Amino acid sequence: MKVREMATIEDVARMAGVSIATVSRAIHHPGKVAETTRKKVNAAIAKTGFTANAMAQSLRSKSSKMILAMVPDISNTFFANILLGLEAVATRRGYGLLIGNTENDPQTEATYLTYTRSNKADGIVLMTGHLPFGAAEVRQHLPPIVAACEEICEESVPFVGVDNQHGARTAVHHLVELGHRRIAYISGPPNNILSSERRAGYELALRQSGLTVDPELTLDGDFSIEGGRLAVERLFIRDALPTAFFCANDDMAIGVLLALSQRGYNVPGDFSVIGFDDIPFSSCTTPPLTTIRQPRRLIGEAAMTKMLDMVEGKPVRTGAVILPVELIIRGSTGAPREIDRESD
Amino acid sequence: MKVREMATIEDVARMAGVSIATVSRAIHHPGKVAETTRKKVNAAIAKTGFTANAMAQSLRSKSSKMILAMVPDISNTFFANILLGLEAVATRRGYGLLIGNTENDPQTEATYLTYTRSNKADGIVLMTGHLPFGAAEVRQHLPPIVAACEEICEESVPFVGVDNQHGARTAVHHLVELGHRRIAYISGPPNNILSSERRAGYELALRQSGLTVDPELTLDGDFSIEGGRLAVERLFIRDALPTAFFCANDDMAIGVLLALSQRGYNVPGDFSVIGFDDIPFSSCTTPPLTTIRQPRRLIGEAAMTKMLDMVEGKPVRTGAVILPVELIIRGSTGAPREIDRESD
DNA sequence: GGAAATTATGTAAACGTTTTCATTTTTGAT
DNA sequence: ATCAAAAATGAAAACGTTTACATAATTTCC
Repeated sequence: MKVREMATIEDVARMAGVSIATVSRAIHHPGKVAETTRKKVNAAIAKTGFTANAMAQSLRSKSSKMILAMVPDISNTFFANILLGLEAVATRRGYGLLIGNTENDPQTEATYLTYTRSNKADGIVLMTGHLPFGAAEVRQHLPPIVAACEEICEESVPFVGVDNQHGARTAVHHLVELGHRRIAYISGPPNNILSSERRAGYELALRQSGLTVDPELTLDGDFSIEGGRLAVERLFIRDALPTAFFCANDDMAIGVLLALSQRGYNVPGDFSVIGFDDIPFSSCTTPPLTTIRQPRRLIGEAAMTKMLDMVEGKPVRTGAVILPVELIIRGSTGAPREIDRESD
Repeated sequence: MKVREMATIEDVARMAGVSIATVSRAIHHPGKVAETTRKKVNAAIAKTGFTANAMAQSLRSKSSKMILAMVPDISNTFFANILLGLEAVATRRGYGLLIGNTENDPQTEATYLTYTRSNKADGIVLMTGHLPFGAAEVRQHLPPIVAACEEICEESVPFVGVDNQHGARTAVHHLVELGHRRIAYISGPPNNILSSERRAGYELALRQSGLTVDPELTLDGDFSIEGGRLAVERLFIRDALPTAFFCANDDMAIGVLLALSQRGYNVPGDFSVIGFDDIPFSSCTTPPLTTIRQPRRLIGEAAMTKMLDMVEGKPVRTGAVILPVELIIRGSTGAPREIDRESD
């Protein structure tokens, strides 16, 4: 695969019989160059197949036109959909998207952080819930940063996401309205911001409905299917069972569904289950999952819009952009059985 | 967010009292620089917080240390897992991964193709099944390319994937061994290479088992859940039903499962269903999906290994790398009912 | 102790752009 | 026709590296 040398701006200039400055101008400021020369230049560009060397451009202009998205796990469909939104507006505005999969590994985070220091990226969209490892040491050199989905509490980083507490309240109110009185909360990792915000919403909704918060009914998970499954197992060795489960995300709700069905229970006959996120698959479970939908694509779009505004020096409203959630009622929630299960 | 100017190699050189050439050498060829100066340089690097400007490096060295992965849809978990494999070895070998989501849009493909022409990437891993739009025009400038998952037929592009025909045969033989005689094939898009390879395997397996290929039982889908669902609907307006479904991927198998359950059928009691890929979610359906597992992560790793070997000019075995598939038996396949459904 | 070989360092060119500034050409007004 | 202003172009510097080559310092060997 022998590759002929790429044409440079100089080749174009020579062929068009002008200086390289004129070629550059013909490309970037066509208004500043005479009609006739512009045509000559364009012809030369076409003939040589010239494509500008992006490295030289970035070096000179000190902007790579790239944005780094740091995400804990690309294979998680929730994040994947956000990425789609990020990519859409980046592309539309002439930027490229660099995806950094961190797996929450500090070393990896630190590596990706250097992408901005080395000018590979102009800014970072964080979906990890925390500043990348190593950010503290270089605070004075921090690039433009926007947090999506998971707010970064310690810092004043612009945020785009949803009102998690409100979403959780909506979910729990839905269950209460169906008649549930004993509702379990399957949490994400205990130190996670989403876990606690959704928990706050859960507890608030219970109190607003005149119900008491039973700490026995809150179980820590880890946002994974397996975590949901295990939570059910742990719950079932106790005597006081709930009639409904509010899960901090859909993956765990799916795990709950699986565990329940494995134990021979019917959903929503015996238990109701509600999730959070509305990942694509949640409509394919048996029964289809009732959940709180996050406008993932919009979150991505809004986050990237804010990012690029920052990068391009436009005035950007500091503070959070909160997008609305939506209750999606499917088949996994229903009225509880009449009989009081606690009396068994 | 005022940002202090980044330190350059010159700052380091000045602080260490050496020339910039020595600094560069101390970094890249530490053996070529005296112990004592190396220490001075390292101290200066630490003090200034120097990080080399990657754009300048790439410009000078004509290598961006970036690989572009072109994929039709990041939010597809199948591809996401491949990306994980690609990223793992790229990172390990000091490269970054650029992800280009094409949605099979020619315009987008062409845009991403310029990434290599403009030196933003050193090579392309293609998961789209075809050369990017615009590749024909610049054939003489084509970068190193590796195809993963979907072979590119017209061209002699190195390929990493599985033996799709063999996988399909394995799936169909499994159904035949369970006693099925009328097996439907739910295909992907008709012009897709995976569709046809798997179809070939399906037909071969039937013939090997002494069964005839009934064209009525092959239905075109589109690799989506909805596509699987629709295929079932189309099939059910005919009279001659199958007892089992071999689906060209898991998504369609999930659609089939859904459609069947919606019509009140039991799987595997009334019908058996088998998929292809073993996406993470396929163990969460009701019943859990029997399928052909592709070693996704390995495919990604092998593809990136081949890619980097090419980029770095190492000798690379041309031709395909074929990784083994595995039959994963779960709950969606079983023996057909004794009664012959055709006699209804 | 001195020449030869080796090792360490510095100088400067090159990578391919963009942009400032100076210069030339064109336009328009008189 | 002349001149001023405006428009178009070119020359050259700058962006921050890496590296070939030249030179200086050190070691080795007799």
